[in-house]
Amino acid sequence: MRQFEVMVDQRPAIARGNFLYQTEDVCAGLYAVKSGSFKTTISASDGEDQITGFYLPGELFGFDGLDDNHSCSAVALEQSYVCELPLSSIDQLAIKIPNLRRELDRLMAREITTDQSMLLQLSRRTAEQRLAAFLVSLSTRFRQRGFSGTEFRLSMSRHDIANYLGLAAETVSRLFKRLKEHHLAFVNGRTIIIQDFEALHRQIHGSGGQ
Amino acid sequence: MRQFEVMVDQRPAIARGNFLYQTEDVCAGLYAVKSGSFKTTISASDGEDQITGFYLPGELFGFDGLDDNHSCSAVALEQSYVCELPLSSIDQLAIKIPNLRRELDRLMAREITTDQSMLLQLSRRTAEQRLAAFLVSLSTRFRQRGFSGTEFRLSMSRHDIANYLGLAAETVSRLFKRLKEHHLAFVNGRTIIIQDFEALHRQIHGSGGQ
DNA sequence: TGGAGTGCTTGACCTAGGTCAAGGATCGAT
DNA sequence: ATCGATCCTTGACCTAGGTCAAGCACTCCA
Repeated sequence: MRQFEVMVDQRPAIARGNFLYQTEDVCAGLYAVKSGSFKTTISASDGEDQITGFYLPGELFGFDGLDDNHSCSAVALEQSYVCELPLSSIDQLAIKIPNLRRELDRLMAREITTDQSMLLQLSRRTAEQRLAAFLVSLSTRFRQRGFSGTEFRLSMSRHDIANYLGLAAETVSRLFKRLKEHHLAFVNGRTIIIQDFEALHRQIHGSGGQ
Repeated sequence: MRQFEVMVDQRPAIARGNFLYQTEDVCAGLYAVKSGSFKTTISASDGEDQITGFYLPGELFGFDGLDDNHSCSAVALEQSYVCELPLSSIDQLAIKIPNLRRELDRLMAREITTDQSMLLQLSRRTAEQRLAAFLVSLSTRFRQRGFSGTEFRLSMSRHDIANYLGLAAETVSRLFKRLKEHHLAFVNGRTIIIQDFEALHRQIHGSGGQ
């Protein structure tokens, strides 16, 4: 990642709600979030889109485009900056950085693993467990990137969270309320304070009972 | 794919129910199904595993291992044969076959796309729509590989289908019954005859009403 | 500083599909 | 052919979470 950042093109700011790329766009390359955040969505042909992932500062995304055309759209959740790693230069870069290819494979494999763990979430977990897993994931990722893992801003709406987790927005609201009551996390608008990470973590698998 | 088959190692038969690889195994390479079929599963730490994919003759799988260790297990659904494309030889092969790297990226991107479309299935589709999508997918893949797309064997149990689609086995049974009643497909044990592919296809998105 | 629009919360109600239970059909081994 | 084990089907019942509706609270702009 460090190595990328030196060698790739910075792109102009993307305003909240704007697309970085859209479904069917020819893939230009991969993107690293410099600041801000994104969601990727697939369109459900009829109704509403399904969110397939959120990407935080420091994370690389856009792998869905490597089959020539993007199968997702990427939307900025707030004013955001990205670096572009152009598709055309990956092969050249790979010569200079021998492990780059291997590293990209790893990241793609990790994307697959993440998606598959979401499959498990969606089909075998209760609403409570899914939200716990979501918060633990966000917290962990923020911590890994050097931000606070216990207090951060949710850049996505309740509606987005619900969509991502396969729930109704109302359910997410009720669950946040319950987290407050049980002192696992304090949520106020878009700000969240994780009060008991361990308990949250236990809730992911636990029998759900408090 | 053709090119692979000449250059890769054939492996001994794998009996029904046996593992080709297991979670945490060091990844040896990718696998092409020569005959038979496989399911890949992730373990749900507590309860039952979640099936993340089925692989039919001619299909390449094992990408979950490219992050060093496999995040899934692969189980043969029947007596099966695979070819192994050893990890160590991918780079060498890529030199001889210039487009191999690009092709692998495509296949991985397609794996990601497939998983993400399953996410959409699981969270936004009714049981009926999911089963329709499943059958259309199987049919299409069999046809692409030169088999009949209208009459084939389901090598996986009702339980496996249900698990994959995030349903109960009982629900799958009831849905098959309904398909019979409406003459969309005739299912008898593990044999299925698609009677009205178009109607099935419409059902995937349709409002569900018959 | 106010008002429109959007996002969030809360309550009341309802249904898709899960769970439990009990037979029936298949299949593989002897 | 017979037995067990596994798989499949069908029915009766129940609950997690969706839907609908209404009110509240931001935030952004004038």
